[in-house]
Amino acid sequence: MLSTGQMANIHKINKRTLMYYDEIGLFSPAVKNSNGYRYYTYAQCTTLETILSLRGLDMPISEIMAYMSERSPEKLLIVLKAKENEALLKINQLKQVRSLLSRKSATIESTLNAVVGHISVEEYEVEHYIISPKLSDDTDETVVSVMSDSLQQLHERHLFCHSYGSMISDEDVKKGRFNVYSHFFLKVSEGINYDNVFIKPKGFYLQMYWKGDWDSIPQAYSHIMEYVQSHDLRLTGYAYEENVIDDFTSDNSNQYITKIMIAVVQ
Amino acid sequence: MLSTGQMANIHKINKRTLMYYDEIGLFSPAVKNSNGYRYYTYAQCTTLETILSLRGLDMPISEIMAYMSERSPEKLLIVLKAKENEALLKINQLKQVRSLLSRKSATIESTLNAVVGHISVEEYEVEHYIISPKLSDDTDETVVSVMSDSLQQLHERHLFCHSYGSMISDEDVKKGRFNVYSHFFLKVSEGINYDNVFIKPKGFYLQMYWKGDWDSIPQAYSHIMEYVQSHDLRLTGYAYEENVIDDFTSDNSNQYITKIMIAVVQ
DNA sequence: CATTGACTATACAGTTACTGTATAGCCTAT
DNA sequence: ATAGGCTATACAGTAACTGTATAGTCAATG
Repeated sequence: MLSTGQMANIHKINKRTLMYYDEIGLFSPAVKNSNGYRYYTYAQCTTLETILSLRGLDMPISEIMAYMSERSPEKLLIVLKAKENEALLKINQLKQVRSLLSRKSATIESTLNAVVGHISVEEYEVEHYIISPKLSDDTDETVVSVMSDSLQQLHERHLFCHSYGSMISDEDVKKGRFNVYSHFFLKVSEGINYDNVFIKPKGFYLQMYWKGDWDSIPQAYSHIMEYVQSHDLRLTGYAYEENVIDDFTSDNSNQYITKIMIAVVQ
Repeated sequence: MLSTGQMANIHKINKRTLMYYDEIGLFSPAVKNSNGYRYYTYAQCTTLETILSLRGLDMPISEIMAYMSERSPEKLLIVLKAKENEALLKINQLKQVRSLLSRKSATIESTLNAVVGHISVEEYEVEHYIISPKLSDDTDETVVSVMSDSLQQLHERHLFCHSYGSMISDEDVKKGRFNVYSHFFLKVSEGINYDNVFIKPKGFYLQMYWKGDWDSIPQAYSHIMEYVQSHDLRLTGYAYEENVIDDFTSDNSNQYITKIMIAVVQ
C-alpha cells in the first residue's frame, strides 16, 4: 500500500494532482482510512501510468473518465486504436517542428557568417517549396490571395513554413529580366513527398545576400551579372529570392535581408 | 496586410488568441489603425508559425517572450538547439505511449479470446522486463521497497510500464516449487536496449490464464504439471506470472486474471 | 509521556493559456 | 440609410493543475 506522497514520488507527479484526481473521480485510492488518509495498491500503478500516458497525448480528463466508466474491453480497444493513430500524428508533427527549428538555426548560422553583397558559388541540397500558381501581375490583391492560398495549402497538409520568397522564371533569367516574378514559394521541411511540392534541385548555385527593400533588388542583379561575365558562368533555371530574416531571427525588423540563388554551370 | 480574422483563418487559430498575444505583448500586428483595427504583414506569418511551433512543444509563453526580447541570433541559436533536443525527447516519449497503447489493446484482444483455465503452447517474441533484485522473502515490506525501486528505475529511464508480475526461478520450476518468487518484473516497450533490462527469450511457451487471487495460484500449477506429463513436455527457464487485468481493462476490479508462461521443449 | 518533525488532510485562492459572450463601433454594398 | 459582416474591448469562464494556509496524524526520541 502506497501513501499519496509515495505514489506521487514514484510517478514523478505532484501530490496535489493525485488529490485532484480523487476529488474529480478520475482516479481514487483503493483504500481511504477513517482519518482520510489515501492508500493506493501496486495494481493501481499501471492504471495511473495509462492515465498519465493519455494525458500526455492531451486527451481531456472528461474523455478518459467517459471511457473508464463504460470500460468494456471492446470499446476500449477502439479508443486505444484511435489514440495510437493520434500519437503517430503527433510524432510526425513534432518531427516537423524539430526540422523547422534545426533549419532555422542553420539559417541563422549561415546568415551570421554571410557577408552582405558578397557573391559566391555554393553547393546546395534539394529544397522543397510549396509554390503559388503562376503570377499574372504583382498587384497587392494578387499577392494577398495567392499567399493566402499557399498558406492554406500548407495547413491542409500539416506542414510548417520555414521561410518564404519569390521566384523568377528561367526564361526571364535567360533574358536578364529580373523584375518579373513568376511564383511565390513557402519553404517546407525536407523529406516531404506530397504532390504539388516543387523541388529546387540539388547542385551548384550562385549565391548572394542582399540587404535592402524590394525596390533595391534590381541593383543586386546587376552585381550578379558582372560576376557571371567575369567568371565565365552560365545561369540556368529559376532565380530564387528567399527572405532570410524575420522577427525571430533579428531585432531590427526594418532591415530586409534577401538571399538570391541561381543555379549555374561553367 | 492581413486582418485579425484572416490571420487567424490562415493559421487555423482562434481570433481571440491573436488579440490575447497582442495584449500580453507576445506578438503584435505591424500596424494598428486609428480605429484599433489590427493589420499583420505577410512577413509576420513566419514569426507566428515559429511561435505556434514552440507552443506546440509546450514552451511557456514567458520563455518565448524572454528569448524574443533578447533575440541576438547567437542566443537564439542556443535556444533552438535545446528545443530541438526537447522535440526529439518528446518524439521518443510519444513512441513509448504509442507502443504502450498498442500493447494494451493487444493484451485486451488476447484476454477476450482467452479461455480461463485452458492450457496451450504458443510461440512468443522476446519481451523486455525491468526486474527487481532477487527476493529474499515475500513480506509486505520487501515487496513494497522492491517494487518502489523498480518503478523508480522505470522513471529514471523515461519508460512506461505495460503490466507487471512475478517470476519463479528455473531451479524452483525444475523442482516443482511454485510458491517461491525470485523476482518482480515490470514489462516495458520492445526495442529498448538499456542495461539491466531482462529479456524473456523468444520461443515456445506453455500458457495458461488463471482467474483467482494470489492464494489460488498453486492450483493452476498442478493443472500445468498434469498437462506437461500427459503431453511429454519439459519445462525450461523461469515461470512468468503476468497480471493481465487492471482498472483500465476490466470493470470488475475484484477479479484478478494471471497469465502464466513457462518456456517448454519437447 | 510529551514533544518534535515529517508526514497527512481540506479549503480556498492563484496560475496559464486560452475561449466565450455581450456590447458597441466600423465599413461596404445594395 | 440600413443590413450584414466584420472589427474592437471588457469581463467572465474554463481546464488542469498548483500553491498556501491551517490543522490533524503518527512514529520516534529525549
